[in-house]
Amino acid sequence: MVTSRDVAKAAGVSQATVSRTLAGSKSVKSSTQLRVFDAMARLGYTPNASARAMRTGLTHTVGVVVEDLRNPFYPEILDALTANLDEAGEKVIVWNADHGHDRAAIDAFKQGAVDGVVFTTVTDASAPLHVAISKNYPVVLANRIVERVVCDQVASDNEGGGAEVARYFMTAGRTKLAFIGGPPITSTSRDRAYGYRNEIERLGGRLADERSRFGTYSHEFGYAAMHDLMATADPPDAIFCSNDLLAFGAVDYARQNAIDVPADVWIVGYDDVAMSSWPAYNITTVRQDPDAIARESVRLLLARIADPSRSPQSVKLASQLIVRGTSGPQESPWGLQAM
Amino acid sequence: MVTSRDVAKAAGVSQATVSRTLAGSKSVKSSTQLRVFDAMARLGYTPNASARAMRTGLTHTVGVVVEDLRNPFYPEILDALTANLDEAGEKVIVWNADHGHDRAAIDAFKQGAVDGVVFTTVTDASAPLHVAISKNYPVVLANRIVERVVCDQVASDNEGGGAEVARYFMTAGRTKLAFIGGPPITSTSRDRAYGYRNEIERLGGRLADERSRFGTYSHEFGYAAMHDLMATADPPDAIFCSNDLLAFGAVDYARQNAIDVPADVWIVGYDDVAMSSWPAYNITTVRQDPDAIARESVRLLLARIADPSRSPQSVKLASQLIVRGTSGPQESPWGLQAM
DNA sequence: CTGAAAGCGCTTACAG
DNA sequence: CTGAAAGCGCTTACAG
Repeated sequence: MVTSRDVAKAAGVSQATVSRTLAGSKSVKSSTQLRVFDAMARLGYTPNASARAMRTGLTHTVGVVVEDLRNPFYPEILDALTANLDEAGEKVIVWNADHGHDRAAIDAFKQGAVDGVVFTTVTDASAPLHVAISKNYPVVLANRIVERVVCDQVASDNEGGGAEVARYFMTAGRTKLAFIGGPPITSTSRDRAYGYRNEIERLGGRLADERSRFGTYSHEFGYAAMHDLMATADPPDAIFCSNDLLAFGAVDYARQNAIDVPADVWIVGYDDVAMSSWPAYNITTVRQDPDAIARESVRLLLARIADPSRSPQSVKLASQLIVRGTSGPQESPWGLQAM
Repeated sequence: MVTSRDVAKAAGVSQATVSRTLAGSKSVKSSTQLRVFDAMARLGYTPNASARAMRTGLTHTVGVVVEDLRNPFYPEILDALTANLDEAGEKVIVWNADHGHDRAAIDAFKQGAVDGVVFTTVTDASAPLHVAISKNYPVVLANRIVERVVCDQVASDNEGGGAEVARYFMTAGRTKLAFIGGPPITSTSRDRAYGYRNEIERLGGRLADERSRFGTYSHEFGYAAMHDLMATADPPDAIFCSNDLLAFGAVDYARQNAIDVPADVWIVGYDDVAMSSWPAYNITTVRQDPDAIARESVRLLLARIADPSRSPQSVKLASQLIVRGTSGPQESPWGLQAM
């Protein structure tokens, strides 16, 4: 390993001068700087991260907690977060909460292994989140939020997105509206449901309780919930699924059971993951912008690391209805459904 | 921050004794141990990672380089790697090579920020890989490999998988065989193509050059290549796509152009990502086991970190043909294709 | 069995 | 403008 001491020897200066040169201190004579930089380049010197962290108290490492990478929205969020953090010169430690490593983020704070953490999948029940807040560790909630917790939070305008879907359905004269959601404990499911139901009622419609289902964010649950909804005496004519994965499951159920989408029933998802636009699904959905969520989250987190006492902000990002083949007056995108 | 010095004071021992107790040294009297553990628990002590790393030279952090998280196989690999590394008590730093942060892994080694790195997407042209090898940094190649490089490598038996697809086609009497691959620079595309072509020829068949296309690992390229192949005077009757993403694109092209799969043409993918089994695609594919790849990679990497001079190993993992709706004598899974 | 001390590689007041 | 020195929080020989 090449140390600043090696560089100092090669440049004929003290170790302190190497350190100062690296820090860009202008108290170093430029001819000295030159000799130091030259020696650094010759020896291939890079400052040791642990030594730096120990002295400065900053690791320039940020933790990211994700979950359920099989849901294609999470890779998109993770990708956007790593891109933004890389750009900011932060290393990124990733934990997958699926594996029950719930405490990992807190341990990392206590070890001094991270300067801050981005949580993408918290719920009210997240113990590590509450510990982090109580200890004043720098954290930001991205994607899923928790109303009553006081910290920086960034999410799409999920209520607004739900309301937009409601207006879309109601304006088109759809009346038998349904909802398929993920876990009710997640802010995404809850807020999308809330915005949807509220706007329906505001416009004089109704979302019947028996047409509203919460479960898990999975293809399986979308499929099963679609089965349940369509098996009733009076099936819905429009269904809002609180993410694309659920919508894929619902569409797959319809396709396998001679239910014509959108002639018989409209299906709308949320997220606009890449495959939503592929011909096989081509679903109408509400687009979120993972890069915007990531950018704002990173901005807030780095600001908090720099100044832990600043007052927390909540950022809500607009989302946008993308109309495709599973809704609207056009013909079925899959042609005859004569199975 | 709680330090070992604080614990020492609280327990009435020296800082060295706290350190020894933590290390499980049996030279510490058990009554002393008890007092120390008690003090640690009371104060909520966790050893500082940077200080430890500086002393021991080990960070217990491993880097993982991924790419193209929009290809659903990579989240599966990443998920499996983080699960295995978490379990081994290693923190995981993730870099996404898409963002051009090619040198990040090398920088992290030089900074002493990681003990080793898992590369999942290398090619012969990967400069950081060659630098790492030449400096004897602990690395392992997972998924994609590079024949002539001397280091630990773990991949599916891609040649074997390709050969199995060839046997499947030939045995069923398919004769006009085609191939759609990703970048020829990737070992996955190359080895699958090689095994496929070789086995075809061994069985007396032929893979015409004009029926073999290499491009990118994307839905778009699968779609476009399918168009090209089917637009020829004598279109193929069976196509092997070197990953599922390509197969999805090929299937989508077929579906939109009144080409009946599998009546007109068989399509087989590779990976068996989750959505391959969803009704919308239901594709025949060769299953890889991301968890096995991850487990072996982590095992080899940790062994190398522990003993950098051990001789490198190559592990090849069996893969398995999974027959679904896009091949074989059954009816089209999508019913009438009267578009 | 335990303590005092050295040292890992930095940053940064303190002198000069 | 630059050097000598302290100290970040550990681990581990060295004494006793």
